[in-house]
Amino acid sequence: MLLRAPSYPNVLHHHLLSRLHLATATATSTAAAGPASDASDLWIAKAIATAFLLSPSTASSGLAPFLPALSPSVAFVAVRRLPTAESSLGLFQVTRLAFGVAHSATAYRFLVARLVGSGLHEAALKMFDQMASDGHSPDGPCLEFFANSFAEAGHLDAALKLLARASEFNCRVRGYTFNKLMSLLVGRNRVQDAIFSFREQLASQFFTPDTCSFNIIIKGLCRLGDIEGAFKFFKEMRDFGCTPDTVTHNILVDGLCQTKQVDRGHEMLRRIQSDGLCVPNVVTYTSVISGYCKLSKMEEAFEVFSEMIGLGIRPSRVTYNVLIDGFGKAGDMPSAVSVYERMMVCGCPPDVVTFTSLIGGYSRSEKLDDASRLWNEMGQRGIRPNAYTFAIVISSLCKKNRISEASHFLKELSERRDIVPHAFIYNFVIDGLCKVGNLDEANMLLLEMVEKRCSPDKFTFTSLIIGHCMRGRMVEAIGLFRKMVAIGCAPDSVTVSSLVSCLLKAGLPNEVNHIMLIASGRDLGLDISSSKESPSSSGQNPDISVAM
DNA sequence: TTAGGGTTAG
Repeated sequence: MLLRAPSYPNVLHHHLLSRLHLATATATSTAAAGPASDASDLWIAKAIATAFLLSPSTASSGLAPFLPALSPSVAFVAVRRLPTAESSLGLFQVTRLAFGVAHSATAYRFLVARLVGSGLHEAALKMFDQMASDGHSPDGPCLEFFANSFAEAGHLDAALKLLARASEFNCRVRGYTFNKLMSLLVGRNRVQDAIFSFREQLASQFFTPDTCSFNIIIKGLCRLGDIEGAFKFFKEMRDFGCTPDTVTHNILVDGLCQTKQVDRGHEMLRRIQSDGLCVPNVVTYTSVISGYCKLSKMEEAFEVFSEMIGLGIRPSRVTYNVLIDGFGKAGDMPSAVSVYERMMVCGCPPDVVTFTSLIGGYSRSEKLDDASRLWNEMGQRGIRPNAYTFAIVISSLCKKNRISEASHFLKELSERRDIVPHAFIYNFVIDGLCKVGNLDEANMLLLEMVEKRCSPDKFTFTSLIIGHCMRGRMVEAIGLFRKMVAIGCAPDSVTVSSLVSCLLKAGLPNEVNHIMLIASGRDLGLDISSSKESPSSSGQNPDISVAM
């Protein structure tokens, strides 16, 4: 059939086109007399946007008669009115290619930001290039705007590539923008990428680093444990006109203290003070105190604390918390409580970290009644336990075989919407349940983990496998092993050797061969294709061969 | 945009 009745959108489309034709004629005649009215422009833009939405494929031919009214500003209003990034891009390109509309830099900025915001970063990059070739070479703020748009959408590499093109467009990028990007990279543990880009930028004439740029890089290196690398940048920064400040020194002191070089960190603190390089503050002192606490050198930690107070530097909540945790881990709860009381007398109210450290300290000292008293006191003070608090309470109860109480806390935790449960917290309870032979409840928790999108790990499965073996439930143990491999959770030597020894004891040597085949990934009867593609699985395969 | 604190098992 060659002829068919027009569909509803087509009728509407024709109606719109005829209305548009009238409006265009009015706008064109108004334009001849003077500036086109905003109201008329807006009406045309609305009509173009609607017509494009109704029939994007015929837009170029359908809108052709109204070319005289299609100014860049009208086209931009129409593009902005469209509901999706894809439709905005479509109309933008139709008006540009079919109607020769020379879009403004503002229109390009809008479109690129919208494409980035919708995750269409490939298209956004193409538009960026098109913008430049259309004569809108970006200036510094424009380049920064695009880089920020990409960075905010999580596309850090695209943002970096854009900033690296500053020289191509002969524009300068402010340190602030570049620093923010480096900080995001460091926050994602991409320290080496941040350093590479920083070096690249330092070599260019279009970027001037500031003290903050160096601080971010120095912090990144300290996080990697590369303190000597951090000191190299520290020595280099003056050559670029950047003076180290208190933050720079604090990062280095903390870097030393975190890598167990506390004496060196303490020495640096003294040198900062004697040489007047900068004014050490509560953060500098707290880093050194924390370093000594981690080495269980509580006497030295308290000496530094006293020295700080002697100099008139007021301890912060972090300082008190560091000491309380240190004394708790050293098994000295009376001193921990004494610091806690001092903290309150000094008008520094405790927070969830204070209580978690105290509860942890009492739990390690096997004083679970005191731990429980503090849990209640925390609630009375209106402080909510967080994932750390739950972890310490649940693990302590499990260590004392108080599994049903631990399950109660786990239930309370899993009902909290603001806490993402981690596998290791479930693992304490699953392991405890397996040890007391409550396998059904342990299996239920495995299901609950999956429901909560908390991926079980090799510890979860190994506890369950051993638990089932110990109760003679060999078929289920093998099933758990297969399930583990199938979901891409690589077993390690503990998993494999535990299961194998249980199978041998149970007189099932044939099953041992089968398990070995699955573990080596050579079991052709098992569909583990998804796990083979998983990077975590393939990365851990050598671990399995070690086990065999 | 940069500095100090608490959880981890088979």
